[in-house]
Amino acid sequence: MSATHTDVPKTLELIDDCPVREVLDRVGDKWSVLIVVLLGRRTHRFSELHRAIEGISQRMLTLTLRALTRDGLVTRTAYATVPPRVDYELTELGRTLLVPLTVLDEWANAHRDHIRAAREHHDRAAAPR
Amino acid sequence: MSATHTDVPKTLELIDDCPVREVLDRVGDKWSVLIVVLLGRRTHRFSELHRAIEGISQRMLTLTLRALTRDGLVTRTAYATVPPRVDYELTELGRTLLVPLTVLDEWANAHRDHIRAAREHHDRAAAPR
DNA sequence: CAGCATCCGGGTGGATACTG
DNA sequence: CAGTATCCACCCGGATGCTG
Repeated sequence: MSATHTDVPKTLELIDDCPVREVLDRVGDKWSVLIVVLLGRRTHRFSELHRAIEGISQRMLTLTLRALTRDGLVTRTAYATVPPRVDYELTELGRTLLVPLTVLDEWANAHRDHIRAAREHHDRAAAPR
Repeated sequence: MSATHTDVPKTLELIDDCPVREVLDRVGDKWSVLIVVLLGRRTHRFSELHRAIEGISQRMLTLTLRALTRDGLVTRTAYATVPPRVDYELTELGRTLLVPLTVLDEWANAHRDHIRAAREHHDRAAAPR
């Protein structure tokens, strides 16, 4: 393993408006990460995302895309064709976000079993009924 | 900057139980990150966390600590003294989580202005009333 | 001190129906 | 196709009061 008690990164600086929490407020919701990662692969149109994500309502897809666009992470391009077509694409800023997300993903993959085990152990110890 | 459209990390693997979202479900809530980072500095007791965090109710502190403990990220040590004293400490697993959190924090610090600007620009363009 | 129990309001997100 | 508009259920989290 890597991080020990002593080589812990930096201090993170929080308490009184914490930047990490700020990101999580934007991306910690139910769908943002999924969308960002999908758009990280390639441009998608609305219906593609809707089908790809499975489980998302078009309401939530709309709202999430709007929020991401608002924050400059995604661009929305509408073509005045018929039927209409709207493409969503990561901005440069949005693509930089893929880096921390990837790190988080790697952590998750590396430790998901560990967490599951801890949880089951804990639950079994607490509520054996 | 670094990440371009082509050197995008790995594929992240999602759709159908996505590990990233799994982490965010555990740590994307309002207080977990704050607590983890504080405990990353040193062991804290309940009341210390309560004071340090400012704004958290003891209900939420309790619930969040319990969830973190359940997932094996934090250990809880109670001393049968009077008055009672309970120490919370990051586990080894919990400390490894500091790494992705730090990366996320650095991203946040590097781009918070950018995001703020994008948002204001967007809002000004949409609702100038 | 370190909680637990209870009540309760607001926001998140799902389902459904309708439109340019 | 790509949304918008409504209604509504749930649950997260705050406030308060009580205990070992």
